[in-house]
Amino acid sequence: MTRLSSEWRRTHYTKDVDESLTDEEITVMGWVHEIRDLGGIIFVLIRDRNGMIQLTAPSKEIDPELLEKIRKLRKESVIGLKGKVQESGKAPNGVEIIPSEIKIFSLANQPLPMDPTEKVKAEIDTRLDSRFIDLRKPSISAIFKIKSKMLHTVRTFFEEEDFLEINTPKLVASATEGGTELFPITYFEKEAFLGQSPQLYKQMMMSAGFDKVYEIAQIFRAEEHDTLRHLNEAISIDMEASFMDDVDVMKILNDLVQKVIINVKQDCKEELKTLEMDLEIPEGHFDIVTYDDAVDIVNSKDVPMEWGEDLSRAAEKALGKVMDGYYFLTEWPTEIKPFYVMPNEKNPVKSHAFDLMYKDLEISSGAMRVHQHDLLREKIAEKGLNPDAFGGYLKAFEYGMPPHAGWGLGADRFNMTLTGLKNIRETVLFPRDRRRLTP
RNA sequence: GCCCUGGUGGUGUAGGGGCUAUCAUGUGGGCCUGUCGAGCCCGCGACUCGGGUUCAAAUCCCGGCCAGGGCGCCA
Repeated sequence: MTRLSSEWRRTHYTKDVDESLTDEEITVMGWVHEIRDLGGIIFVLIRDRNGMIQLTAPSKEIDPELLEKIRKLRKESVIGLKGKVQESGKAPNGVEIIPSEIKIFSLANQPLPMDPTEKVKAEIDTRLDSRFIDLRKPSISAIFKIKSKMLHTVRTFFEEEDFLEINTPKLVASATEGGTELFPITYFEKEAFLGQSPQLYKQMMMSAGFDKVYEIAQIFRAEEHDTLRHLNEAISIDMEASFMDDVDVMKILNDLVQKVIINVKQDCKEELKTLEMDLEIPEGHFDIVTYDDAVDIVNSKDVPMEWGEDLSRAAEKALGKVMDGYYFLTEWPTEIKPFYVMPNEKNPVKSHAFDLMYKDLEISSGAMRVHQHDLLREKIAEKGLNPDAFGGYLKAFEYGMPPHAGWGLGADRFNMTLTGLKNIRETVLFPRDRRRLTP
């Protein structure tokens, strides 16, 4: 009874139904958004992924069996509707459908776990528990349409720049890399971990001679952070390129961010409007602030900060007030950056590492890397890590490694800057945070 | 992990030692032939859990669980 037989195929999305189709018999598929039964006439709003159309049923003029079916409908049920398009100044889009046949694919239970029409707001926790309904709201699906456009632009951009898309393992053996906490898992009779970053693998691809690579993939971090900008599972856009330095890859990052903003602004007008987001296309090169300058700026805003410290949240906020939009933070102290970051030749206390910031939010970090085996081994030891645990990685530096540089861009954080959202959970379909593992 | 705040019908809320626990939305039924946040009538539906104080606890106290926010952590 509820099988999709060959006669039941969509002919139009609701947004494509207009006056030009007047008197034509069409088929739409969607969710029952609203039902207004006035007795002598019934209106049903049918919603699909791009819009809505009104079904209008004057009770005396349509088949009683069909009328009974319409009266049985409940909100958010999924139906197919066949009918004739009619022009009407009184209908929401100027057109409505007079039904000839209805197929009820699934009746929705009542009451609904939350209100998809947004008449009554729901809290984020309630929304995430019923994410499948939450995502039916245009203001929420807009976030993911923008995200899709962003990721598509990234792939097109790298393709045009002659990069190879790669896939590195997310099941990794070593917990000795230091830094962030990892999620341990059982790997047959061994212990393994979920990958925190493709860093070491994308560097090994430089030794392999792939020259320019990128990867868009999940990263996992077992930190017990509890903020609006951290997740335990996130999407990272990573790139690495040989015979380039930090300045070269900053240029690539700059161009990519601009390209994404241009495309989103051009192709996601409706979505940006729904989100009340006025995207500005940054002109030319992003501002560059050296770490030294940043320390001065932060201190001048009465947030105490010593040279050599990482930015506290207060320092980020102070900096974000002075620097609007996107900007690079460069010349970081070598001490607070990872072992693979190249120190400055003349002053090794400083490094060739940079961050890309958007106001007070770090969205990317990158660097020119150490490509000399002996120096790399030394720097691993300096960080208190055991170089022997990096055997597979270090080996790639022993038999011909070009100089190289790269960065990682947090896709979800980048999406926050495109959509104006304050909570990173909003930009992920099914976020994984400290407490949430379902749905 | 620390600090602050909170947890009341499906959803969002008001109340803050003793009344039939407020309102909106929803939901079930009824009326209505142009609704579009439809309207009107009738009904339905809730105090996070455990312990304590008290004649009396949704309300005060303690603890748990959960949530929101801030910070820390985040090679």
